[in-house]
Amino acid sequence: MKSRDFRKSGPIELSTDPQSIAPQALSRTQAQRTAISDKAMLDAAIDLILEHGTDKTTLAAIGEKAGYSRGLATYRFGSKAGLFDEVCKSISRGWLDYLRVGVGDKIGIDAMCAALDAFFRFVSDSPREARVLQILYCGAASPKSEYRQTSASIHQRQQDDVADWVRAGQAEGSIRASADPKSIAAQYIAYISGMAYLWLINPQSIDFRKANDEMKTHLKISLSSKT
Amino acid sequence: MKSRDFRKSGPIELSTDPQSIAPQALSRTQAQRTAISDKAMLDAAIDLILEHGTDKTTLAAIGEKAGYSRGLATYRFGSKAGLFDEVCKSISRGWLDYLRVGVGDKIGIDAMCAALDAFFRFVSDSPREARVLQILYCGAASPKSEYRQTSASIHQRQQDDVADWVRAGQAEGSIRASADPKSIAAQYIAYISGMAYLWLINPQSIDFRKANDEMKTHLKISLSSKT
DNA sequence: TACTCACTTGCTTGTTGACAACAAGTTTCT
DNA sequence: AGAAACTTGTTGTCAACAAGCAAGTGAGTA
Repeated sequence: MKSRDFRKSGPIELSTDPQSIAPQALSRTQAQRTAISDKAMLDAAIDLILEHGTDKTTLAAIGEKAGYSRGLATYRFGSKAGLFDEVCKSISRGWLDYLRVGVGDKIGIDAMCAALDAFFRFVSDSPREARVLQILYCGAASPKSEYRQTSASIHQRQQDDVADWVRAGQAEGSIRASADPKSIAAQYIAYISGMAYLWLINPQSIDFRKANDEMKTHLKISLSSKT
Repeated sequence: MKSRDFRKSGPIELSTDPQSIAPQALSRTQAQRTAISDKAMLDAAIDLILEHGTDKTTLAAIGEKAGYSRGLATYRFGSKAGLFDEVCKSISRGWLDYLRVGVGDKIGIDAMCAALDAFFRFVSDSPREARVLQILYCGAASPKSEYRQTSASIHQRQQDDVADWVRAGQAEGSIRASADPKSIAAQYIAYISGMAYLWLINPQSIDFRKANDEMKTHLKISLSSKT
């Protein structure tokens, strides 16, 4: 049979249920089988991307490292780009959870500081996932990349969220009215993207906690309505 | 004969002399021939990277677009990575000129603002080169990438320069003593890298001039020794 | 100065192995 | 039996390398 689904339809739920993972007994349902092989292949992909980068990671290697045949990854995800897209979505979900928990319903400078803390926590707790996500974002730089639109949307949305926090802070009176929300948001997201990149290519050179503390001080000083 | 040199030895001078470029008469010296073909291939590489990205740009296409055979690019640069490394060096030289001219011997906040202006000018004047440079930096995200070390060095050096500006500003008394030079530098370089990335993947979303103006305000407020 | 012959360097063509993508099976569930 | 998960066979593309051809160079000779 030809290949199937290719995950074209909406956000799949990367089943993280404790059951249905361990490959113990035979006779699983079709849904279980795909969930298990999906997870195994995404995990294998993360390992291989960390070790060899996206270019030198082959679909065959992913399938085989996951314990299947060389052809399964292509069959399941349609293409290398399709697979990486799923990896990206899967990791992004984890990061967004951190963000939601950390920021809650805060606004203004508080929200921006909380998001920085959440980012630091995510990178500390899940450095592997954070690295892979950054590698994939960098892959979006290629003109013909299929993620380009994905990455652009994600970063645009992040900027929009930050701009909302700024506007809310201005409405509340905690952020100076002269600040331009869109520029502040661009600057803030650029900072986070840039830090992630610098950390990726040279982890030793970045003291995240210190830089984040300094950034929070900066935000408070330069955005505060109190001169 | 086997392939040659591979540019292993030091910084080559990408002859930009007005003469020796135009392919007019026959009978050129060996040095002239290589200078011409080198330049033609680097230009072709920039075009193809912009159009197709690094992955889908082939060495054969570069050689042929430059008006030579499919094999010349490999012969001259040794590998795809070697070629891209040369493209990176070539564009970096142009950017560093902008930086030198813009910053001069300024220090402290003045230097940081001047560098932002230089960056904006470079991106405005040479958007193609700026885009390619950013694409190549993103390529350095791959674990096995040969540029990784190159990119890390470049960014580390940029951070060191900025840290020096900050320290000089502190010595001069124009920057508050409580600022940590290394963290400020990391933050500043992260901002520039991040902006370049966001601009690359979605040029419409970034108003560079506005964001840079906001950033300069930000720097002045948060670093000034005058509370 | 002019000629030539050995040598060097620029460039091209032939080949190989790796890989993504697709097609056509085979096995496992329902 | 039929569908869905998974495997194996095949093709075209490309990086990398190897081997050759052609254009340029320079010392020796007259």
